[in-house]
Amino acid sequence: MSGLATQATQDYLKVIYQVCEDHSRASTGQIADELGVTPASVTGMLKKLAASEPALLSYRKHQGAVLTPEGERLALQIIRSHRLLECFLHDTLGYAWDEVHEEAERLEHAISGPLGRRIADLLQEPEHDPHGAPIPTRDLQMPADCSVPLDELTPGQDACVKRVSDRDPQLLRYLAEISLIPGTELTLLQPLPFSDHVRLRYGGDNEAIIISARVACQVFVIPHQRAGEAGKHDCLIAGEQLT
Amino acid sequence: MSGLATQATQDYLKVIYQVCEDHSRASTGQIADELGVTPASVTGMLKKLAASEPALLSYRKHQGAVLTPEGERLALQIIRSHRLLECFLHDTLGYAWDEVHEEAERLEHAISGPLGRRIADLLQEPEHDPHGAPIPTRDLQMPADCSVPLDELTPGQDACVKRVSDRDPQLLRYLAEISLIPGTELTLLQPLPFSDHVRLRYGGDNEAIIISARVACQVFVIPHQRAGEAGKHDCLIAGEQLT
DNA sequence: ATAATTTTTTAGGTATGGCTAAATGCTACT
DNA sequence: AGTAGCATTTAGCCATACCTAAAAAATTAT
Ligand SMILES: [Mn+2]
Ligand SMILES: [Mn+2]
Ligand SMILES: [Mn+2]
Ligand SMILES: [Mn+2]
Repeated sequence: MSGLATQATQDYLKVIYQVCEDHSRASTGQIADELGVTPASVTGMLKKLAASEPALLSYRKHQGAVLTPEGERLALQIIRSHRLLECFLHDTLGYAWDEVHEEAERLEHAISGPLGRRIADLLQEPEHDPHGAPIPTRDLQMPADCSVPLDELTPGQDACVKRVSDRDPQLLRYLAEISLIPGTELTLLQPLPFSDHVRLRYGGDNEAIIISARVACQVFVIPHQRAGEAGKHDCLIAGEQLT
Repeated sequence: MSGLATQATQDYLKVIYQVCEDHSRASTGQIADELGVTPASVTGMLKKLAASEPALLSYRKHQGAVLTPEGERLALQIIRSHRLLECFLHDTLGYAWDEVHEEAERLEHAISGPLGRRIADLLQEPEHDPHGAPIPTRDLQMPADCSVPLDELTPGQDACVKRVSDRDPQLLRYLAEISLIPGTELTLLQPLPFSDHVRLRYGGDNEAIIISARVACQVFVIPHQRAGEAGKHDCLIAGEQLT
């Protein structure tokens, strides 16, 4: 699992996979931002990964990269390892949810296939990491995720928090503090005039809370079906409708 | 714990520490053998580690290396991580004792200080790894080890297995099979004439078993005090006599 | 003491994965 | 269509850590 690709290769593939979940191709600049390297470095690396045998991605000048099936397989392996490790650190070792990502970012490259499998067995094949992100299955199928950013909800709509971004520990601590965590049922209230902030109602006390757009766009929710409305956010996965 | 030294540096320091447990200095060739690299590569690395600020070892041409206090501190950190990980893989994840070393060899470079501490807490500060090797304490003191290779025992002498070499998984499986494991009480019998093999008696059935010198020199035992004899293998640690 | 053998070092090279600075290509606006 | 601004690529460089082959030093044998 780790011997075949270097740590740099693994991190590139992972980031390209994740960028391509939102865009059709991963641009040089996006990859550079995510990895914290210069665009020039990315160009060099993309050329190498495209030229490797077998090719891990396809690259066209000025148009970024998309993974080949082989590249995607490796990306899913490393994403599975990363998210399993986050679960393990959180559930078994008692890490807080804002501490797991950084540790997993290094460990993901060091664990063997057998160790990954043992961890998955111990945790009984968890389906989501501590931030709610889906874990690719044992045979590397990525579960569909039909969540949308909280700030794309229409006012008055009900939704359930599916996952939150795991990048910023500070954000995670804030979200834990206000209990805006996966599983939370909420209602988006009317927008604040002359503001990009957003008002929500959720939780036991059912009080309204205001969060900034910077936070709202990092929280992903599954909108609830509204009576009589064919929601534009319906979850259609392999022909089966989830609610 | 990991960010300060590269993986290569950590492995060099660890190997040099371990070679220096037996010899006063670690020679270029010994280090090369242990790490599986060429002597030329070792020469280059020793120069760099000696020139680094702070110096991690002292190196004199044609005379190998010894660690500085700073190098020793890093070596003990990585050895502690390695052995804690071996315990963890064995005790918590159910790894067999012949599988832990290879996995720990990679993980030791990836875990953070806090993760090491959590593992140590979970296992309640174990004192030995699954092969019986002592684990440096939290404040990086290496417990004294006064064991000797089994083949250096004098015939007729009683001893207790302290630890076994963890290098060769095949050897470990063989030792587990014949139950020659840490904690085993044994008696060295008379040597086999015209042979480098060794005869022992131990275990429940109390039957004699013959093992080759290649195996015997990888099994380390603590000789028992013989009545009336001031054993040459007495354990004198910091002025305190252990039995 | 000299010669043969082994060990270690030097010299020169490779692959990886970064960097900066300069050149080039794309895109959107006038 | 021309051009300004931005993104991307090219060119040249650096550090790490490994290699082989040849030279030199140390050790061992004669
Ligand atoms: Mn993560
Ligand atoms: Mn990573
Ligand atoms: Mn080991
Ligand atoms: Mn190692």
